[in-house]
Amino acid sequence: MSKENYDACPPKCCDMRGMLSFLILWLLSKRPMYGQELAKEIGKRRGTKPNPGTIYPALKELKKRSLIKSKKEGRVTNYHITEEGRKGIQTACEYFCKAFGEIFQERMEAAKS
Amino acid sequence: MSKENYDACPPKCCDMRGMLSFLILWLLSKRPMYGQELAKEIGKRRGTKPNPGTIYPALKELKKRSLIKSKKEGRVTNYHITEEGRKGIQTACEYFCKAFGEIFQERMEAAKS
DNA sequence: CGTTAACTATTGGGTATCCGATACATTTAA
DNA sequence: TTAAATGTATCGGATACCCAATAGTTAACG
Repeated sequence: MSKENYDACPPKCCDMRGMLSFLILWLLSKRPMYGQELAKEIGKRRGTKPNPGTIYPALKELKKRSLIKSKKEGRVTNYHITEEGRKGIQTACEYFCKAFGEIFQERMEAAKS
Repeated sequence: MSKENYDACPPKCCDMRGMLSFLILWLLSKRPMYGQELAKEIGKRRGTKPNPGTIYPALKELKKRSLIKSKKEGRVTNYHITEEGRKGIQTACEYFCKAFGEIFQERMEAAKS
């Protein structure tokens, strides 16, 4: 899986933020990460990095719901997905592709012609 | 383009609502639709249909920003995307695929193996 | 003709996400 | 040693989206 920087720039016509918990769980399903690392990874994809005021409360909530757990490791606090979180994100990714897949397919088909 | 019903069921682990304006513009870029038709189309994809209290204020806002226009046609009010809206959604779709494309790619690659 | 169904639109209260600011802690650099 | 950088976390106010309820209109149905 490529680690390249996406350099996306959010469009002006509509707010495309949101689904933060989904993105957090998805990223953590790949590997554990600390808060700012997560923010940076989200920023790579979305073009804007969530502020501390956004990311930490979201992490706190996911932790409260036992979808992730945290562990101080050196100078950082790494967040790990739980088994419950892993099951949840599996379902969520399936849903995501069902709900939005057509948009993506449309662009791929346009790219082929 | 298929018109099949997706029957998606929203996951419990994270809130995946949002980006309503984006979805509205995208659907309207295909063809004009009236309010409840839009709600139904969104419901087909997301498994839950936005309520009138959600869809109409969003349409009102998009209209206010000149991204769509409305026209009473028979018993319904059809919404049409403007040229400005069409340009906007083009950009937004590009952004969407950059920001979230990896999730689709991941699932497609998993489906191939 | 009366009833039902479908559509339009608003309102009030709620929620996830968001920004910006702030404060603190620890490591790194000067 | 001090300053800068990096990370953690909270708080207050804002925004897009959300639900449920309500009310009105009009076409379709019985």
